[in-house]
Parts: sequence; C-alpha cells; structure tokens
Amino acid sequence: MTEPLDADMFDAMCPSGALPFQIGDKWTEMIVICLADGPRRFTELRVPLGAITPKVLSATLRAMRRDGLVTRTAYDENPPRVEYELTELGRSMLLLIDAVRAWSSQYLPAILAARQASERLDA
Amino acid sequence: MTEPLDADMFDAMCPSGALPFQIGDKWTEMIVICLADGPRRFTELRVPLGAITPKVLSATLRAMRRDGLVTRTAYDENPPRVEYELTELGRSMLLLIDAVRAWSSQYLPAILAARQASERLDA
DNA sequence: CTGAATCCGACTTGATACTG
DNA sequence: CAGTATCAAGTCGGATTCAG
Repeated sequence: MTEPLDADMFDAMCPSGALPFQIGDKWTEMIVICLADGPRRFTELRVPLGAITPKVLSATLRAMRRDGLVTRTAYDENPPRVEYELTELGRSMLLLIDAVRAWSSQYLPAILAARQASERLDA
Repeated sequence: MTEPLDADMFDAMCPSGALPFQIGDKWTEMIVICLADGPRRFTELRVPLGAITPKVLSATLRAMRRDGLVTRTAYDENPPRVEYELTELGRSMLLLIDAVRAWSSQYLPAILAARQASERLDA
C-alpha cells in the first residue's frame, strides 16, 4: 500500500509548466499525489519532489494543513517521526486531479505545438 | 448569444484566492469564461475583469494566443476593432473549468472554514 | 479603440546554514 | 529526523504614460 516513492515519479510530467491548470502552489498537487496511497513522512516526501528544500516543503505542508487538506501527526520517539496524511477534503482533490491529468494527456501536446509554432514566427 | 458582459459577473467568486485549483495565470480562467458565448472585443473584456490594466490584459491574451487558446482578428476600420475568440483548444477547457467550479461549490466552504479555524488558534 | 513602454513593489521560490 | 532562520533572486501583476 505505502511502498517507497519513486525518485523519478514526476520526471515524465516535466512540461507541467505549460499546463494551464495549476493545483495550489507549485508543489501542492505533487504532494497530494504522493499522499494518495497513505501517510508519508517528511523526508519520505522529499525524495520524489526533486530536492525540494525543507523550508519550502515545510511551508507548503503548513499551508495545506491550514486549509484542512492534510493532517500532521508527530510521534514522540527518537529519532523523531512525523507523518502527513490526506484528510477527506484533500482526498476529494484526487478525482479532480485525475480529470486535469486526463485533459493534459489529451490537449497538452497541442499547447506545446502551438507554443513552438509561435516561437518559429519570432525567429 | 453575445450579450454585454456583466461588470459584476465575477464578484460572487471572490474567495477564488483560496481555491487550490488555478487555471493558467490570474486572469486566464475568467477570460475563457467571458469568451464562452462568442467573440469579444478588447475593451469589452475589460468590463467584467474589474479594472484590469490594458497591459496585463494584453499580455494575458498574447500568452493565450501563443498557446493556441484564442485567436485574434483585427478589422481594418476606424475606430479600430479587434475580436478575440476561443479556439477549439480553448473551448476544451470549459468542461474542466465546470468541473473545477463544481468542486469549488462543494468543498471551498470547508477550506474557508478550516482557514478561519486555524486563524482562531493563532490568536 | 487597442494597445506598447517603462518603472516599481509585492510575492514566491530557492540556497545556505543552523537547531532540538 | 524534522524542521527553522536568514538572505538572495526571480517573477508577476499593477500604475502610469504614451502611441498608431
């Protein structure tokens, strides 16, 4: 259920900067996807997110907690362990994220083609 | 079909800043919605967009043209007239925008409530 | 009417280093 | 392990002014 996250899991989504649909800030969508299969630890999330700095991950998770998208559970152990988990509200985003991904796979190539065509006009 | 746009048509959507789904940049979604019923002129678009500056509207439309979302048609008249119209690609976003809006009407209140609850903890 | 040119402040993101 | 503190850089939207 909660196997280790693949460090390359977002590499294939590279042209996401061209996608006209953005979920939250730069990282929210990926974090939601990472948490889809169950709770994850702080460092565990850093693996697939391409060397996100701890400050940014911390800030993003705090904003998501504030909006009720994730919960944070700290275990009083040594070494410390903290787990983040999607709330029902956060989980409700998964369906819409799937819809966005479906739209992307269908239409993103057209956007990239239009972009390259207009680049040729500039030259 | 293309009745004048209401200057208040986006006032009810005010808490859109809290929405975790963003379409393009700040204005792209609203422009797509404004063009849903047919072509619109430059100044016509400025009405419902709450005093968007011409520079920003121009830049947004240029980016949308570059991505193949809208077409621009200039008529050689005096005074000059320019019309923007959704392409098929741009029109394909409408379904997804509807899905985002449906999600919003269902879950955005929960986000706002969670946000207010965490504000009370800060105080 | 439909923009373009310039300047600017605010916000976002990241690099780096440090702590309980 | 799980963050925080500080600093630097880039980007975006906007105000203002001017032009075809």
